[in-house]
Amino acid sequence: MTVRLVETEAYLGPEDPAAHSARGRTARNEPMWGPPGHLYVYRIYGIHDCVNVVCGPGTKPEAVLLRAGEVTEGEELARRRRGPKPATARLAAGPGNLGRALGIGRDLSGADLLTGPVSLLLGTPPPAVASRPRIGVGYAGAWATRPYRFVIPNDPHLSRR
DNA sequence: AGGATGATGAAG
DNA sequence: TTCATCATCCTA
Repeated sequence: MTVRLVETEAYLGPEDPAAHSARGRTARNEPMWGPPGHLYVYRIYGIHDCVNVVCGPGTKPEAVLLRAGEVTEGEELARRRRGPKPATARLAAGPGNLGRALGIGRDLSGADLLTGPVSLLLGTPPPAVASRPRIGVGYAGAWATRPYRFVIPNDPHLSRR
């Protein structure tokens, strides 16, 4: 199953109050302190599993949250996991939905993107990328309005319509 | 506008 | 051991 990403958010590390790594190193966020190119998956609101890619440089605990995408392959499988209700374009619209559609749960937190069951592919660059404030981080003070959310403008697969 | 639903981290 | 807090989604 493949998703083409259309929306991501950057979480910059301990100095970023919205990043999980800002509250110190714990068993949950342990993968953030590891090498780049690994998954960090956590559960939010008791329901949704959110998928992050751990980034560099080095072992600085930064990560990128995968927020939305278009299912480009394996729609049958995605729909089996998401159920019959959502419109096709909404199968992976939103972090919880994307994790669910891809079948990525916390069991894959820490998995290596090079050798594990999940891979990150590089495609042709999008025609345009815009940046906006991140979603759901209003508590983060001045950092809440920084434009660390990256979207392909007007893409129908974004997390909100 | 609000409820679902449970792990996490900090406090007692 | 309890408690507040969530990087959300859906129905209404």
